[in-house]
Amino acid sequence: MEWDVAEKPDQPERISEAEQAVMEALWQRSPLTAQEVCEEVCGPRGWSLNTVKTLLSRLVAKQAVATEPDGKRFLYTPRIARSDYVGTESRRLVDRLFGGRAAPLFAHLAQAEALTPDDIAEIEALLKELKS
Amino acid sequence: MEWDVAEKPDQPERISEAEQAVMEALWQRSPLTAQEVCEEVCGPRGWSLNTVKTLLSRLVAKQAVATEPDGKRFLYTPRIARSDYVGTESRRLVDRLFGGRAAPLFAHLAQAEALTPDDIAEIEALLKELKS
DNA sequence: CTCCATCGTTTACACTCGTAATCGACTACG
DNA sequence: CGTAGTCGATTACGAGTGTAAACGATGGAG
Repeated sequence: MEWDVAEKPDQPERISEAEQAVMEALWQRSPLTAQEVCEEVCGPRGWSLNTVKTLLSRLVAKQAVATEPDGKRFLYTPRIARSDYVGTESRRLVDRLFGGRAAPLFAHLAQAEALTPDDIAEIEALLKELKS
Repeated sequence: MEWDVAEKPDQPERISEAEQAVMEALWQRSPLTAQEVCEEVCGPRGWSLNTVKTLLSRLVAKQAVATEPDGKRFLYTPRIARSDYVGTESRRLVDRLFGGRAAPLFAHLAQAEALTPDDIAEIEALLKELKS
């Protein structure tokens, strides 16, 4: 009997910080083998190849990356766009810390002097464009 | 013998999301008893008083809140300012996702239409002030 | 055909987080 | 004086994370 399997609405599972490092490698260039990912990230983070493999598996489980067999090994490709990831992460922060309003975040960054003159110029340009 | 205890440079321990909810209550008004904190947060989050007490203990351990005995019970007060917390959290995000530059974050928010006209006006005002 | 390097998979293990139940001390009520 | 409520402290426990070793298949070098 085929009973209704209530497919979970597939809300995108959270990607952890270590996992993100792996995603960054794949966002930069893909598909990659586990080896290649390791060449990108093992050095900076001091990881072993095994660690990368674990992270890749978890990302596959989370449906964040896709695998494609290539002979003996696998090629890994991101299934979610970096911009999407960045989007939900920034939104989370803005919600959590600034009641969902972006302006206070901006105000905070400004006050904390986290804005370089370049940033300011860039933002001004963006604003001009937004208003047009 | 008194040997050198290498006091760890007391890098501020991370505050988790649940813990933040408790901090928010204390930032709004303090000092508070565990009871009072619970009155603020247990409803919205569906927590038990015990949960709040656990979170408070952890925050005390993390040196994020201070305790002051008040007869039988304790009064809890934040030891870190909300603006500091907000600061490090936003910085983390900007570092993690935008290479430390604030402008790309702004660009992203703009593109994602996460900016209301009000936000834009507010930011313009801020910019004007920054330039003066 | 054998053996080693290499894959992906499975298992491991300590630590944090979310969410509490339980415990021992104390106090206020009867 | 006993006892029920209340406090903070201790313990619990499953899920997720960071980090990896161990395992089993397999393909290529002799």
